Amino acid sequence: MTLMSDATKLIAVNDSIRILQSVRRIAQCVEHHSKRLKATHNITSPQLVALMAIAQLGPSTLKSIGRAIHLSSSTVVGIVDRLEEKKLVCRERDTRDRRNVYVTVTAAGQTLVENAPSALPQGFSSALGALPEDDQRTLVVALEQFATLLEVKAPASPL
Amino acid sequence: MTLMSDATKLIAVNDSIRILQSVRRIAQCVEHHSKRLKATHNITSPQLVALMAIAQLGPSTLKSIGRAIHLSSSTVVGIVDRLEEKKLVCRERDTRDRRNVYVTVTAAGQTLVENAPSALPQGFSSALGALPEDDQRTLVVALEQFATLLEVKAPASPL
DNA sequence: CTTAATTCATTCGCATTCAAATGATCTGAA
DNA sequence: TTCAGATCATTTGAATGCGAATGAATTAAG
Repeated sequence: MTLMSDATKLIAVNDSIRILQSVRRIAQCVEHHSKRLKATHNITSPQLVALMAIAQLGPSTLKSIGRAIHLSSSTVVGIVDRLEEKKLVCRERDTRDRRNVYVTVTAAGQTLVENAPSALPQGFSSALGALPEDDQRTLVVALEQFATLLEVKAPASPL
Repeated sequence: MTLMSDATKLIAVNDSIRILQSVRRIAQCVEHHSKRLKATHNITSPQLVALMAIAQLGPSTLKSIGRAIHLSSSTVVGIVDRLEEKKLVCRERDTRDRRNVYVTVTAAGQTLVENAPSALPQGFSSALGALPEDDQRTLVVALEQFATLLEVKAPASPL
């Protein structure tokens, strides 16, 4: 049950806009780092995140990869396409249930994962570390809670 | 000066990944809301945010719009193109300095701004309001500080 | 057994986003 | 005055990201 006065609502809206802006700015830094990764290591951030998820999960369907890294199936298809072009993963169709496609990490992919450059922009960790200790924990936890609440209240993806 | 033990670094990296995930999830909800806006009001979130910024700022160059909403110039061009197609804004070249293009809000655009649907996903404000009061403030402020620190440490855009 | 509903991957169309390259214009220094 | 550098908008090319539509395969219901 949400009971808020008009004044409280306005504050909430203003704060929401500030969060949205911050998210935008963070995303911009992440994208910038992705471009640099592409130039230096021939792999983008989303691709690296997906590759690491597959390495972690073991052979996985596209659906489950998307679930793990919060991307829709159609997005994952494109990312896996590019990883496959680079011979970092390969697709294998399930013989039992031929609807499923298992994606596995190749030897080259495994090597890359082990010597992986960070998917995080340079300075991401240290920027976090520069915040007051109490704020760090609150930020991490509250942001996560906020994301979870938002997913409930704004039904985005029935994964 | 950042002095962190190895253990502290690991925690920072883990926390960083959680922040990145949360950002991703929030962005997904925002994108989903954008699709709904497109269907119901024939305008997307980025377009609406840009339109509101122009209405706020008054006649603005593409550069300054980008600066206001943290988007690169090349991105703003596309967004303004689509706003112009819809007759919500119009471009005017500066007669003094012909490099500049001023974007102004049309009457139709002004009407839309005044009866504007929210650029925020349904439940964004109430999700924020559902957090403990102390956490709300910390989240808003710390996230902003974090974004600022990140921009300094990961030089993305010399705007 | 056959049909309907479900589930998975994929394709398609669209919008966003960026950096780099391009072109037009302006400005300041020689 | 001229020309080199700066600044602005734009174009281009690539990747991300989504939903809707499609197609293949499985499952459940009749």
